[in-house]
Amino acid sequence: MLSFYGLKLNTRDPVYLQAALHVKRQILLGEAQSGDRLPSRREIAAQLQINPNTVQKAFKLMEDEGYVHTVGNQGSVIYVDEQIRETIENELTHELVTEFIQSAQEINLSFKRVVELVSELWDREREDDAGRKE
Amino acid sequence: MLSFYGLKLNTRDPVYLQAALHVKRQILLGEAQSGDRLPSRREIAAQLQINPNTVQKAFKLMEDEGYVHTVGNQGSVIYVDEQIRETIENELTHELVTEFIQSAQEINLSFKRVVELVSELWDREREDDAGRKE
DNA sequence: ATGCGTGTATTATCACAGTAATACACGAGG
DNA sequence: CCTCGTGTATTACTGTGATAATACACGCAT
Repeated sequence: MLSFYGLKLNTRDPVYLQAALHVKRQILLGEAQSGDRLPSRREIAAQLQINPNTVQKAFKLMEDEGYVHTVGNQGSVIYVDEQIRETIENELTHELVTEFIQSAQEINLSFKRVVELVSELWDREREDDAGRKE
Repeated sequence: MLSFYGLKLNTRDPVYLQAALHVKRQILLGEAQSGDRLPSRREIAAQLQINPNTVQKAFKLMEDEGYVHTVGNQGSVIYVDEQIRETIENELTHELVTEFIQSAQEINLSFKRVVELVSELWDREREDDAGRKE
């Protein structure tokens, strides 16, 4: 059963997008697979301390994007095929890197300088995240 | 006289923030210095094809953040000192890289993989940006 | 002095995100 | 059977970003 407890919400981005992104991440990490059940709308709302209607909006999006299926009132399940996996991977990696590169180039950072900065700051961001596989 | 003609607006972020960011970039690039004049609110609105009130909102922000000064109805000018420059540089580089790293680590990308991806995609993003200094 | 462009302020409208309070049909489990 | 949780839908309200149409005081140039 997929959980939303770990998810920290920011105030910049729409909450329902952040919730959907969380599910996409879990899929990409292999921690959510076809057939895995999701908590009910009301349960997720409680976990994230947000309104059930906002959760419903996230489900509407996830169903439209194809990786969540809902049958009657029996709850929702994950669905992933190769095409969906690729789409998600593309969004979460290629798009992420591309937008980062664009921002970096807009302030004239050189490739070398970017690698320096990423090197310097990489481990600082992992301090609360030790013990993962390299 | 600083211009806003080159600036392309996206639909994700608030327009007044994008306008302010544009000015910050010009400061960081050395293309806007203390004393440089900015176009009038109405002129910028025309350049960006947006509402003058939205521009005024950007000016309110830029004045609050300290790098734009406005005197009476004589227009606005850039103001940069060392402290402001550092703040802007920090926001546009350190924060950019840090948030990128966080996103990358959320999907378990390794440092090595990130450098690979940035290497692969770096030049593709410069195709319309040739001839800059390394 | 008289315009005119300036910065500034006010009011209104619209769309979207989010919250809130319900309502209802369905289906499993007591 | 019947309750309970489910997904779904509706209505209303709030705050914010953006647009729109004005209004006004100031200062410079004609």
